[in-house]
Amino acid sequence: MGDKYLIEYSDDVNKQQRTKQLDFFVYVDTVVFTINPDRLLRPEDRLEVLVMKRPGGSKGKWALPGGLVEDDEKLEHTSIRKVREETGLTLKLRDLHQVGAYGDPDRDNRFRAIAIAYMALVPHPSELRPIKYSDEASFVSYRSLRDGRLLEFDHSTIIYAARKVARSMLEDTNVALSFCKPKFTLTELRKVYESFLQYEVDPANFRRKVAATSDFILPIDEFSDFGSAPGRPAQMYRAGKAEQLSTQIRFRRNLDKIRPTGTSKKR
Amino acid sequence: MGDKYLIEYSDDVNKQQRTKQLDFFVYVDTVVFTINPDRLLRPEDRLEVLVMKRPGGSKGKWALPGGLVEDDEKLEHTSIRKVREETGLTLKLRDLHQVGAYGDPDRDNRFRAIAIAYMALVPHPSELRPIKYSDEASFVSYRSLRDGRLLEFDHSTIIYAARKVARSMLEDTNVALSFCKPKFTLTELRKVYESFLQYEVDPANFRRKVAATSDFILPIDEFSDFGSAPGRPAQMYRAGKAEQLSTQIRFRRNLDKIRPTGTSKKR
DNA sequence: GCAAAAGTGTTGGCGCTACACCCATGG
DNA sequence: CCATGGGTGTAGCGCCAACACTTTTGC
Repeated sequence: MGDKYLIEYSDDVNKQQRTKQLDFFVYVDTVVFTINPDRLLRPEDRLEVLVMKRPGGSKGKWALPGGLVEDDEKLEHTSIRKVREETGLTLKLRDLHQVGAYGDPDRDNRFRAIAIAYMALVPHPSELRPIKYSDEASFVSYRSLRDGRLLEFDHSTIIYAARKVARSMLEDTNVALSFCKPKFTLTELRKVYESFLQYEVDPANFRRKVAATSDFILPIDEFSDFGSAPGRPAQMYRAGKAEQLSTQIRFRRNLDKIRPTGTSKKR
Repeated sequence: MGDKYLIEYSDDVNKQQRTKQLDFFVYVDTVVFTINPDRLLRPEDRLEVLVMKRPGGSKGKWALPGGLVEDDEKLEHTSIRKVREETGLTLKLRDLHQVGAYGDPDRDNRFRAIAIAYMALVPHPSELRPIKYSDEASFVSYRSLRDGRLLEFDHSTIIYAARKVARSMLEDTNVALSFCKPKFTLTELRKVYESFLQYEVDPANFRRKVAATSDFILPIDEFSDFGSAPGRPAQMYRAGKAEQLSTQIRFRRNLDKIRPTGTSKKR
């Protein structure tokens, strides 16, 4: 039943190339991260990933949005196109970062598939819209996906690698701002770090660290005012121009003080 | 002229896949780093990359070893195979690390080529052998290759990315040991870090840092004794079992003392 | 209504650790 | 001349406490 195609290519290749079978499928899969700002969630549970149900996929399993690269299409463009087609979300090019390539011969039992994984960081879809972008796509918490059986192929591996890439980029680039809306508070920014580190960060130290790099974030003449929010209104900020942080933002934690998961809030 | 091939594949793919042209070539290119231990070299000049002349390549330009992935071949295996074929050097699987994928439509003017880049760290070929592995392949200093015009395709970009990956892995894994022979001195290990950081590191601090992580390196009952080496003989070490370093090995340098290439910033 | 309590953001400070720079010693 | 080890001043940072400004609760 397989369709047949004629493939012709330049003869300016060496012998090995001419005797080569061509049955590679080059995919791009995308891990879209977001931070759920819900105050009731613990920091470890705020990180969410955009996943979908593939039409012909295994029952009950999630998959990352992704698809074949087209001719004359940049890899990043494939990522943006497939995410929009399959989930309705439109990514910005500058929010995309490559995670790596996955090409083991047996990673897809249908044919030889090379997947190039990208990662994107987006603000949480605000309370205005529902969390689901379509019937078949939604944001799901990262922790619940750590059970690899919920995901198709090696997508569990890819998501884990994407989080590692993101966490390491948080330390010395301004990618964290991708998670935030144009105007944001320091607490929102701090929650980004907490979500990837999977533990809480001291607000005072965090404030000093981000202030240490000039032109990273800039205060604006505005304060948070989300009607029902208790507490002192927070200073609002906008992104500065610094893309590379001069001082690495890393939080070592005294291992004795890590609380067992399951205990509720502090204080 | 161009050869023609029949390509047949499973029908278990969706509509978009069936209407897709298949003319992707999946390559693996490998950046093999080594450290030249020559005492006369400055730390910035010790880092070297294994490059070769392609048979049909542009005149006078170097290229990274690499080639097409074969059916049922893991990407890492392609890397090892092509490096051995083209340069005679046999890499170990555990020394390979993925750098990333490069797939812009115009990166190869002959056809659509997806390159997956790997990086490997090897001890410097000792004085026993010549530096050249074959007439067409040799180690060339990283700094001289920074002039992108000496390299084909986007290989200059790939090498730069590979160095960044290596430097970041040096900070918290034991990859630096890949550069060393089974028995090595602390100075040899320090030169590895200096080569990637591109500046000198205080020997005393370096010693304390590597000693801080247990089971990273282990002293053996032997001392360096290279007749012509001046100074006190150095304690020799062998690799320990630790793969992940407990303390990050990073050397901040007083910004005032950085050589005159750059921007001095605030504070 | 009003006062107290509780929740959140912001600022200051103490104490400890890491470490960059320097120096002494020994092969 | 180079490897090894010690010492010291200092900057960074983890932790805690106090304060500022708001909503919520109790009577």
